[in-house]
Amino acid sequence: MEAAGVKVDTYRMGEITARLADRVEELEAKAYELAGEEFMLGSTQQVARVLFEKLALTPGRKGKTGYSTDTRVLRTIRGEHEIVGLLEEWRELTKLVNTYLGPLPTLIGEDGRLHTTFNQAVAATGRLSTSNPNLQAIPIRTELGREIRSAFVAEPGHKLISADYSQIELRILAHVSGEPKLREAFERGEDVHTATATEVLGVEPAKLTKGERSIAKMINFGIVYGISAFGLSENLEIPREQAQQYIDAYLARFPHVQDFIARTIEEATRDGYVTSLLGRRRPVQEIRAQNRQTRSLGERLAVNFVMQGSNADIIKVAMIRIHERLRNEGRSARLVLQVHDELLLEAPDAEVAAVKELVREEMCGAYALDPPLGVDVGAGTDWNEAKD
DNA sequence: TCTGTCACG
DNA sequence: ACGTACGTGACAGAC
Repeated sequence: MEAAGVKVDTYRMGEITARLADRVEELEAKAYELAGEEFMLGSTQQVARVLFEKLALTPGRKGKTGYSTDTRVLRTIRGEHEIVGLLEEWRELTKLVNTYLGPLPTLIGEDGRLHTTFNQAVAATGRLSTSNPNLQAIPIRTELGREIRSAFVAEPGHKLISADYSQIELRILAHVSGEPKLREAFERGEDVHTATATEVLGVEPAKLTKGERSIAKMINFGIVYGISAFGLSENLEIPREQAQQYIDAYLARFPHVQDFIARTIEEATRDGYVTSLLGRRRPVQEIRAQNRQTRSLGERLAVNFVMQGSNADIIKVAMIRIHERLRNEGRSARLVLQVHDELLLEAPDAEVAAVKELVREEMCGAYALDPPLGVDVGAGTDWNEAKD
C-alpha cells in the first residue's frame, strides 16, 4: 500500500548534490593520476585489476569472479596506497548521489511529498519492506548521510516525531529466554553491550575500552542473527578459534540463552516451523536438510525469527493502536513511516507534546514484555533532528 | 539477468 | 572439508 508521504526539502538536497559533484570529479582525476591510466571507478573488475595487478596491493577475499574490492577489503589495505582512500570516498559519495540525491527529488508527487510503497507480504519474518523508493534505507551512519536525512522535513508549523524501540530484539531475547542477568541489565537501565562485555570478557564496566564494548556488541548481534564461530570471526576479523571461545564464554555466562537456542532448534526441527511471540509462524524446511550447511542456515533462521519476527509483530500492534488513538482523539498528526523498530510521525506544533506521549504509551504497551519495552521519542523540524 | 556492492534495521 | 553471520531494496557494470 502507498502511504501518506513525507516532505523533502529539494533545495537542501540540491545544495548537497552540487557540492558533491565537484568532489567526485576531483577524486576521479586524482585516481587516474595515481593509477597511471583512466579506468571506471565503478567497475569492480577494473578496480581489482588496478589495485591487485597494476599496483600489486594485498588482495583479500575472493568472490565468484575474482578478488573482492568491497569496503572491508579497502579498509584493510588503506595504508598501502593513497588511491585506496580516494576510492573509498568515491564509493561513499557516488552511492549517496546515485541512490538518494539524484533519484529522490524526481519521485516527489504532485502533493510535494515522497510516497513509498509498503510491502506487507514480502519479508519471511513478517517485517514490512518499502520500495520505489526504499525509505527504510535512508542514510544515517555517516556525516554526509545524516545531512541527506536532514532533508526529510516537516510541513511548516509541524514537527516530525521519531520514536524507536530501544534494543528491542535483545529485550525479546531476555524475555523468551528468561535469562536473569540479561533481564536485570535492562530493568536497571544498564547498557546491554557493557553488560555482555562484563560477563564474556570479564572486564568491569569502569575499565571497559571502546574496543571491548564493540566486541561485546558484535557478539550480541551474532546471538540475534543465530551465531556461528565463522560469522563472528569474519566480523571481528579474529581467528575462528577465538570467536568460538567468545561464544562458549557467552553461553556459559547466559545459560538460559543457551537453553532458548537449543529449545528453539529442537522445536523447529520437530514442527518444521518456528513461532513468534504473537503466534506468527515461519516455515524453516532448511532445518531438516541433509546438507549440514543448509541445516545450519535453518537453525540460524529459526533462532533469528523469534526476535526479528516478534519485533515485527509488536511494532505492528503499536501502529494499529496509534492510528486508532490519533483518530479517536481527533488529532491531525499522522504516521508517515515505519523503519522496523522506529515510527516517524508528522504532527502540528500544538499536538507534539501530546502525540509524543501517546506514541510512547502505545509502543511501550503494545506487548507486556519482561523486561519491559523501552522507547526513545524525539521531535524536530527534520528527521535527523527528531532522532537526537 | 546475474553479480558485487552498499544503503537501512 | 565444507563455507555463513539475520532481514530487506537499489544501482552500476558484466555477461
